[in-house]
Amino acid sequence: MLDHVDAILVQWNRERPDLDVGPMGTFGRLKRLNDELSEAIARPFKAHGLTSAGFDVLATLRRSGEPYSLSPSALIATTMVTSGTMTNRLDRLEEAGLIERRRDPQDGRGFLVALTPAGFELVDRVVSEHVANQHRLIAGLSPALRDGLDAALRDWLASFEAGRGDASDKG
Amino acid sequence: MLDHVDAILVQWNRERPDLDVGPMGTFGRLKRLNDELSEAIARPFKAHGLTSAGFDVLATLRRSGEPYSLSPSALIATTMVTSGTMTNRLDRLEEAGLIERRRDPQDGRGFLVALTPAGFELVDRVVSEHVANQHRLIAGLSPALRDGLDAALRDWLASFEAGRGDASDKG
DNA sequence: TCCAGTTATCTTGACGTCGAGATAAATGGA
DNA sequence: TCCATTTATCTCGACGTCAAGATAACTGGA
Repeated sequence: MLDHVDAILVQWNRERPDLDVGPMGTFGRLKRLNDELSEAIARPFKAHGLTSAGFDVLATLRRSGEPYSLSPSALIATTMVTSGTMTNRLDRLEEAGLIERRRDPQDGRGFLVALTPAGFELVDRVVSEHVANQHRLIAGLSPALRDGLDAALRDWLASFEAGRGDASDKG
Repeated sequence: MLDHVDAILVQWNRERPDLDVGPMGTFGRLKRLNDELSEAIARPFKAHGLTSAGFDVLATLRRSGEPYSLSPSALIATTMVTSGTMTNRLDRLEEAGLIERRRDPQDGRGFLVALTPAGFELVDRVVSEHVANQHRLIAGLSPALRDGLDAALRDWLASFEAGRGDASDKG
Protein backbone atom coordinates (compact mmCIF):
# COMPACT_ATOMS: atom_id res chain seq x y z
CA MET A 1 0.00 0.00 0.00
CA LEU A 2 1.34 3.40 -0.98
CA ASP A 3 0.82 6.18 1.50
CA HIS A 4 1.37 9.94 1.47
CA VAL A 5 5.05 9.57 2.22
CA ASP A 6 5.53 7.20 -0.71
CA ALA A 7 3.96 9.81 -2.98
CA ILE A 8 6.63 12.28 -1.90
CA LEU A 9 9.38 9.78 -2.70
CA VAL A 10 7.89 9.18 -6.15
CA GLN A 11 8.03 12.91 -6.83
CA TRP A 12 11.65 13.18 -5.73
CA ASN A 13 12.62 10.20 -7.85
CA ARG A 14 11.14 11.88 -10.88
CA GLU A 15 12.68 15.29 -10.20
CA ARG A 16 15.99 14.27 -8.67
CA PRO A 17 16.81 10.71 -9.79
CA ASP A 18 20.40 11.33 -8.66
CA LEU A 19 19.30 11.21 -5.01
CA ASP A 20 18.72 8.03 -3.01
CA VAL A 21 15.76 9.19 -0.95
CA GLY A 22 15.04 5.88 0.77
CA PRO A 23 15.76 7.17 4.29
CA MET A 24 13.32 10.02 3.71
CA GLY A 25 10.51 7.49 4.01
CA THR A 26 11.56 6.47 7.49
CA PHE A 27 12.06 10.05 8.66
CA GLY A 28 8.84 11.21 7.08
CA ARG A 29 6.70 8.51 8.66
CA LEU A 30 8.35 8.99 12.03
CA LYS A 31 7.50 12.68 11.94
CA ARG A 32 3.96 12.14 10.71
CA LEU A 33 3.30 9.46 13.29
CA ASN A 34 4.71 11.66 16.02
CA ASP A 35 2.41 14.49 14.94
CA GLU A 36 -0.65 12.24 15.02
CA LEU A 37 0.26 10.70 18.34
CA SER A 38 1.07 14.05 19.96
CA GLU A 39 -2.35 15.30 19.10
CA ALA A 40 -4.05 12.10 20.27
CA ILE A 41 -2.05 12.09 23.50
CA ALA A 42 -2.99 15.70 24.26
CA ARG A 43 -6.73 15.05 24.08
CA PRO A 44 -7.26 13.79 27.65
CA PHE A 45 -5.07 16.62 28.92
CA LYS A 46 -7.18 19.21 27.15
CA ALA A 47 -10.31 17.67 28.62
CA HIS A 48 -8.95 18.66 32.04
CA GLY A 49 -7.73 22.11 30.99
CA LEU A 50 -4.11 21.01 30.72
CA THR A 51 -1.57 21.23 27.91
CA SER A 52 1.00 18.51 27.27
CA ALA A 53 3.58 20.96 28.58
CA GLY A 54 1.68 21.44 31.83
CA PHE A 55 1.11 17.73 32.27
CA ASP A 56 4.80 17.12 31.69
CA VAL A 57 5.66 19.24 34.72
CA LEU A 58 2.90 17.88 36.96
CA ALA A 59 3.79 14.30 36.05
CA THR A 60 7.47 14.88 36.74
CA LEU A 61 6.63 16.17 40.20
CA ARG A 62 4.14 13.38 40.85
CA ARG A 63 6.38 10.50 39.91
CA SER A 64 9.33 11.95 41.84
CA GLY A 65 7.49 10.81 44.97
CA GLU A 66 7.01 12.57 48.28
CA PRO A 67 7.15 15.43 48.95
CA TYR A 68 6.26 15.97 45.23
CA SER A 69 8.67 18.87 45.08
CA LEU A 70 11.62 19.67 42.82
CA SER A 71 13.65 22.77 41.99
CA PRO A 72 13.11 24.50 38.64
CA SER A 73 16.64 23.39 37.73
CA ALA A 74 15.75 19.76 38.33
CA LEU A 75 12.58 20.16 36.28
CA ILE A 76 14.56 21.81 33.48
CA ALA A 77 17.03 18.91 33.44
CA THR A 78 14.33 16.23 33.45
CA THR A 79 12.05 17.80 30.90
CA MET A 80 14.84 19.10 28.65
CA VAL A 81 13.46 22.57 28.06
CA THR A 82 15.12 25.95 28.49
CA SER A 83 14.83 27.98 31.67
CA GLY A 84 12.59 30.51 29.96
CA THR A 85 10.21 27.76 28.93
CA MET A 86 10.11 26.33 32.44
CA THR A 87 9.46 29.74 34.01
CA ASN A 88 6.53 30.17 31.65
CA ARG A 89 5.16 26.69 32.41
CA LEU A 90 5.45 27.24 36.14
CA ASP A 91 3.76 30.65 35.90
CA ARG A 92 0.73 29.10 34.24
CA LEU A 93 0.52 26.13 36.57
CA GLU A 94 0.86 28.45 39.55
CA GLU A 95 -1.94 30.70 38.25
CA ALA A 96 -4.08 27.57 37.92
CA GLY A 97 -3.34 26.68 41.53
CA LEU A 98 -1.76 23.34 40.63
CA ILE A 99 1.74 24.07 41.93
CA GLU A 100 3.37 26.39 44.45
CA ARG A 101 6.76 28.08 44.36
CA ARG A 102 8.45 28.39 47.74
CA ARG A 103 11.87 29.84 48.35
CA ASP A 104 14.46 27.15 48.95
CA PRO A 105 15.55 27.48 52.61
CA GLN A 106 18.90 25.93 51.63
CA ASP A 107 19.64 28.31 48.75
CA GLY A 108 18.50 31.92 48.54
CA ARG A 109 18.72 31.93 44.75
CA GLY A 110 16.46 28.98 44.29
CA PHE A 111 12.88 27.83 44.62
CA LEU A 112 11.16 24.59 45.34
CA VAL A 113 8.20 23.79 43.14
CA ALA A 114 5.59 21.59 44.80
CA LEU A 115 2.26 20.10 43.77
CA THR A 116 -0.66 21.64 45.60
CA PRO A 117 -3.36 19.24 46.82
CA ALA A 118 -5.40 20.27 43.78
CA GLY A 119 -2.41 19.61 41.52
CA PHE A 120 -1.81 16.22 43.08
CA GLU A 121 -5.41 15.15 42.68
CA LEU A 122 -5.58 16.40 39.10
CA VAL A 123 -2.39 14.74 37.92
CA ASP A 124 -3.31 11.47 39.59
CA ARG A 125 -6.65 11.44 37.83
CA VAL A 126 -5.27 12.58 34.48
CA VAL A 127 -2.39 10.12 34.41
CA SER A 128 -4.82 7.24 34.73
CA GLU A 129 -6.74 8.46 31.70
CA HIS A 130 -3.49 9.16 29.90
CA VAL A 131 -2.25 5.60 30.37
CA ALA A 132 -5.58 4.16 29.28
CA ASN A 133 -5.43 6.38 26.22
CA GLN A 134 -1.95 5.14 25.38
CA HIS A 135 -3.11 1.53 25.64
CA ARG A 136 -5.92 2.31 23.24
CA LEU A 137 -3.64 4.06 20.77
CA ILE A 138 -1.03 1.34 20.70
CA ALA A 139 -3.66 -1.33 20.15
CA GLY A 140 -3.52 -0.33 16.49
CA LEU A 141 -0.19 -2.11 16.27
CA SER A 142 0.32 -5.87 16.30
CA PRO A 143 2.51 -7.27 19.11
CA ALA A 144 5.15 -8.37 16.61
CA LEU A 145 5.39 -4.97 14.96
CA ARG A 146 5.39 -3.32 18.35
CA ASP A 147 8.35 -5.42 19.44
CA GLY A 148 10.21 -4.45 16.31
CA LEU A 149 9.38 -0.81 16.88
CA ASP A 150 10.50 -0.89 20.51
CA ALA A 151 13.79 -2.56 19.61
CA ALA A 152 14.56 -0.03 16.89
CA LEU A 153 13.56 3.00 18.94
CA ARG A 154 15.61 1.92 21.90
CA ASP A 155 18.67 1.19 19.79
CA TRP A 156 18.55 4.30 17.67
CA LEU A 157 17.79 6.58 20.59
CA ALA A 158 20.72 5.08 22.50
CA SER A 159 23.06 6.32 19.79
CA PHE A 160 21.82 9.85 20.50
CA GLU A 161 21.90 9.58 24.25
CA ALA A 162 25.50 8.45 23.82
CA GLY A 163 25.99 11.86 22.19
CA ARG A 164 26.72 10.77 18.64
CA GLY A 165 23.50 10.40 16.75
CA ASP A 166 24.98 8.07 14.14
CA ALA A 167 27.23 5.06 13.87
CA SER A 168 30.29 6.86 12.57
CA ASP A 169 33.71 6.17 14.04
CA LYS A 170 34.70 9.75 14.68
CA GLY A 171 34.74 11.07 18.24
CA MET B 1 20.53 -1.26 28.99
CA LEU B 2 18.28 1.12 30.88
CA ASP B 3 17.79 4.55 29.37
CA HIS B 4 16.12 7.76 30.49
CA VAL B 5 12.71 6.52 29.52
CA ASP B 6 13.12 3.36 31.58
CA ALA B 7 13.93 5.54 34.58
CA ILE B 8 10.59 7.28 34.18
CA LEU B 9 8.77 3.93 34.07
CA VAL B 10 10.55 2.82 37.25
CA GLN B 11 9.31 5.95 39.00
CA TRP B 12 5.73 5.41 37.87
CA ASN B 13 5.84 1.77 38.96
CA ARG B 14 6.89 2.85 42.42
CA GLU B 15 4.35 5.66 42.73
CA ARG B 16 1.43 4.17 40.81
CA PRO B 17 1.80 0.38 40.79
CA ASP B 18 -1.86 0.17 39.73
CA LEU B 19 -0.98 1.48 36.27
CA ASP B 20 0.44 -0.61 33.44
CA VAL B 21 2.79 1.95 31.96
CA GLY B 22 4.41 -0.31 29.36
CA PRO B 23 3.14 1.68 26.35
CA MET B 24 4.61 4.83 27.87
CA GLY B 25 8.04 3.49 26.96
CA THR B 26 7.17 3.28 23.29
CA PHE B 27 5.56 6.71 23.23
CA GLY B 28 8.34 8.29 25.22
CA ARG B 29 11.11 6.97 23.01
CA LEU B 30 9.23 7.89 19.87
CA LYS B 31 8.92 11.46 21.08
CA ARG B 32 12.51 11.71 22.26
CA LEU B 33 13.83 10.25 19.04
CA ASN B 34 11.69 12.61 17.02
CA ASP B 35 13.05 15.55 19.01
CA GLU B 36 16.65 14.47 18.42
CA LEU B 37 16.09 13.80 14.75
CA SER B 38 14.22 17.06 14.18
CA GLU B 39 17.13 18.99 15.55
CA ALA B 40 19.68 16.97 13.56
CA ILE B 41 17.62 17.30 10.37
CA ALA B 42 17.38 21.08 10.79
CA ARG B 43 21.14 21.60 10.96
CA PRO B 44 21.87 21.68 7.21
CA PHE B 45 18.85 23.94 6.71
CA LYS B 46 20.15 26.41 9.29
CA ALA B 47 23.53 26.40 7.59
CA HIS B 48 21.78 27.90 4.56
CA GLY B 49 19.62 30.33 6.52
CA LEU B 50 16.51 28.15 6.28
CA THR B 51 14.17 26.72 8.89
CA SER B 52 12.59 23.29 8.54
CA ALA B 53 9.32 25.09 7.88
CA GLY B 54 10.83 27.10 5.05
CA PHE B 55 12.50 24.06 3.53
CA ASP B 56 9.21 22.20 3.71
CA VAL B 57 7.61 24.76 1.41
CA LEU B 58 10.54 25.05 -1.00
CA ALA B 59 10.85 21.27 -1.23
CA THR B 60 7.14 20.87 -1.92
CA LEU B 61 7.39 23.33 -4.79
CA ARG B 62 10.59 21.78 -6.12
CA ARG B 63 9.39 18.19 -6.18
CA SER B 64 6.05 19.19 -7.73
CA GLY B 65 8.02 19.64 -10.98
CA GLU B 66 7.77 22.37 -13.57
CA PRO B 67 6.74 25.12 -13.36
CA TYR B 68 7.59 24.79 -9.64
CA SER B 69 4.41 26.62 -8.74
CA LEU B 70 1.46 25.76 -6.51
CA SER B 71 -1.39 27.68 -4.91
CA PRO B 72 -1.26 28.42 -1.18
CA SER B 73 -4.23 26.04 -0.82
CA ALA B 74 -2.29 23.22 -2.44
CA LEU B 75 0.69 23.94 -0.19
CA ILE B 76 -1.58 23.98 2.86
CA ALA B 77 -3.04 20.60 1.90
CA THR B 78 0.35 19.01 1.24
CA THR B 79 2.15 20.35 4.28
CA MET B 80 -0.80 19.99 6.64
CA VAL B 81 -0.54 23.37 8.33
CA THR B 82 -3.20 26.04 8.82
CA SER B 83 -3.70 28.91 6.43
CA GLY B 84 -2.25 31.36 8.96
CA THR B 85 0.91 29.31 9.22
CA MET B 86 1.28 29.11 5.46
CA THR B 87 0.77 32.86 5.03
CA ASN B 88 3.53 33.43 7.56
CA ARG B 89 5.88 30.96 5.87
CA LEU B 90 5.26 32.48 2.45
CA ASP B 91 5.82 36.01 3.79
CA ARG B 92 9.27 35.04 5.07
CA LEU B 93 10.29 33.12 1.98
CA GLU B 94 9.12 36.00 -0.20
CA GLU B 95 11.13 38.49 1.86
CA ALA B 96 14.14 36.22 1.38
CA GLY B 97 13.58 36.29 -2.39
CA LEU B 98 13.14 32.51 -2.60
CA ILE B 99 9.53 32.48 -3.81
CA GLU B 100 7.17 34.84 -5.60
CA ARG B 101 3.44 35.31 -5.19
CA ARG B 102 1.58 36.10 -8.40
CA ARG B 103 -2.16 36.54 -8.72
CA ASP B 104 -3.80 33.51 -10.26
CA PRO B 105 -5.08 34.65 -13.68
CA GLN B 106 -7.76 31.95 -13.43
CA ASP B 107 -9.07 32.97 -9.98
CA GLY B 108 -9.06 36.49 -8.65
CA ARG B 109 -9.13 35.28 -5.05
CA GLY B 110 -6.05 33.15 -5.38
CA PHE B 111 -2.33 33.29 -5.85
CA LEU B 112 0.28 31.10 -7.42
CA VAL B 113 3.42 30.63 -5.41
CA ALA B 114 6.51 29.93 -7.49
CA LEU B 115 10.17 29.29 -6.77
CA THR B 116 12.40 32.13 -7.90
CA PRO B 117 15.65 31.15 -9.64
CA ALA B 118 17.40 31.79 -6.30
CA GLY B 119 14.87 29.59 -4.53
CA PHE B 120 15.27 26.81 -7.06
CA GLU B 121 19.04 26.85 -6.80
CA LEU B 122 18.97 26.94 -3.02
CA VAL B 123 16.50 24.11 -2.54
CA ASP B 124 18.31 21.93 -5.08
CA ARG B 125 21.57 22.42 -3.23
CA VAL B 126 20.06 22.00 0.23
CA VAL B 127 18.07 18.89 -0.58
CA SER B 128 21.28 17.12 -1.63
CA GLU B 129 22.84 17.91 1.72
CA HIS B 130 19.62 17.00 3.48
CA VAL B 131 19.51 13.55 1.91
CA ALA B 132 23.17 12.95 2.69
CA ASN B 133 22.49 14.00 6.27
CA GLN B 134 19.59 11.55 6.50
CA HIS B 135 21.78 8.72 5.23
CA ARG B 136 24.33 9.56 7.90
CA LEU B 137 21.73 9.72 10.67
CA ILE B 138 20.07 6.44 9.78
CA ALA B 139 23.42 4.66 9.64
CA GLY B 140 23.13 4.44 13.44
CA LEU B 141 20.52 1.73 12.94
CA SER B 142 21.20 -1.83 11.73
CA PRO B 143 19.40 -2.89 8.54
CA ALA B 144 17.35 -5.45 10.45
CA LEU B 145 16.16 -2.95 13.04
CA ARG B 146 15.50 -0.43 10.31
CA ASP B 147 13.28 -2.91 8.48
CA GLY B 148 11.36 -3.54 11.67
CA LEU B 149 11.01 0.17 12.26
CA ASP B 150 9.80 0.85 8.72
CA ALA B 151 7.22 -1.91 8.92
CA ALA B 152 5.85 -0.69 12.24
CA LEU B 153 5.78 2.98 11.23
CA ARG B 154 4.02 2.23 7.98
CA ASP B 155 1.44 0.04 9.63
CA TRP B 156 0.70 2.27 12.59
CA LEU B 157 0.58 5.41 10.51
CA ALA B 158 -1.82 3.74 8.10
CA SER B 159 -4.31 3.33 10.95
CA PHE B 160 -4.24 7.12 11.39
CA GLU B 161 -4.41 7.97 7.72
CA ALA B 162 -7.48 5.74 7.60
CA GLY B 163 -8.93 8.18 10.12
CA ARG B 164 -9.13 5.94 13.15
CA GLY B 165 -5.85 6.00 15.04
CA ASP B 166 -6.44 2.68 16.77
CA ALA B 167 -7.71 -0.80 16.06
CA SER B 168 -11.02 -0.51 17.83
CA ASP B 169 -14.22 -1.68 16.15
CA LYS B 170 -16.24 1.45 16.72
CA GLY B 171 -16.94 3.79 13.81
C1' DT C 1 -29.53 39.53 -12.94
C1' DC C 2 -29.07 38.82 -8.07
C1' DC C 3 -27.76 37.12 -4.05
C1' DA C 4 -26.81 33.58 -0.65
C1' DG C 5 -23.43 30.37 0.06
C1' DT C 6 -18.82 28.80 -0.71
C1' DT C 7 -13.93 29.28 -1.38
C1' DA C 8 -9.07 31.39 -1.16
C1' DT C 9 -6.25 33.95 1.42
C1' DC C 10 -4.88 37.12 4.90
C1' DT C 11 -5.24 39.17 9.68
C1' DT C 12 -5.28 39.09 14.55
C1' DG C 13 -4.38 37.55 19.10
C1' DA C 14 -2.78 33.95 21.96
C1' DC C 15 0.47 30.18 23.08
C1' DG C 16 4.69 27.58 23.86
C1' DT C 17 9.26 27.72 22.80
C1' DC C 18 14.00 29.45 22.39
C1' DG C 19 18.25 32.28 23.10
C1' DA C 20 20.44 36.03 25.09
C1' DG C 21 20.87 38.66 28.77
C1' DA C 22 19.67 40.47 33.55
C1' DT C 23 19.63 39.84 38.56
C1' DA C 24 20.58 37.94 42.84
C1' DA C 25 22.93 34.75 45.69
C1' DA C 26 26.38 31.19 46.62
C1' DT C 27 31.28 29.71 46.32
C1' DG C 28 36.15 29.41 46.65
C1' DG C 29 40.65 30.96 46.47
C1' DA C 30 43.90 34.88 47.63
C1' DT D 1 37.43 39.10 54.42
C1' DC D 2 36.97 40.14 49.47
C1' DC D 3 35.90 39.64 45.07
C1' DA D 4 35.72 37.24 40.73
C1' DT D 5 33.35 33.35 39.15
C1' DT D 6 29.63 30.34 38.96
C1' DT D 7 24.87 29.07 39.62
C1' DA D 8 19.60 29.60 39.87
C1' DT D 9 16.00 31.83 38.07
C1' DC D 10 13.55 35.31 35.65
C1' DT D 11 12.89 38.78 31.76
C1' DC D 12 12.57 40.09 27.08
C1' DG D 13 12.06 39.84 22.20
C1' DA D 14 11.52 36.84 18.35
C1' DC D 15 9.65 32.92 15.99
C1' DG D 16 6.37 29.30 14.33
C1' DT D 17 2.04 27.72 15.12
C1' DC D 18 -3.05 27.67 15.68
C1' DA D 19 -8.05 29.12 15.84
C1' DA D 20 -11.25 32.39 14.77
C1' DG D 21 -12.63 35.81 12.05
C1' DA D 22 -12.21 39.28 8.12
C1' DT D 23 -12.14 40.24 3.17
C1' DA D 24 -12.61 39.51 -1.53
C1' DA D 25 -14.05 36.83 -5.37
C1' DC D 26 -16.28 32.86 -7.39
C1' DT D 27 -20.58 29.88 -8.12
C1' DG D 28 -25.11 28.26 -8.86
C1' DG D 29 -29.82 28.57 -8.54
C1' DA D 30 -34.12 31.56 -8.39
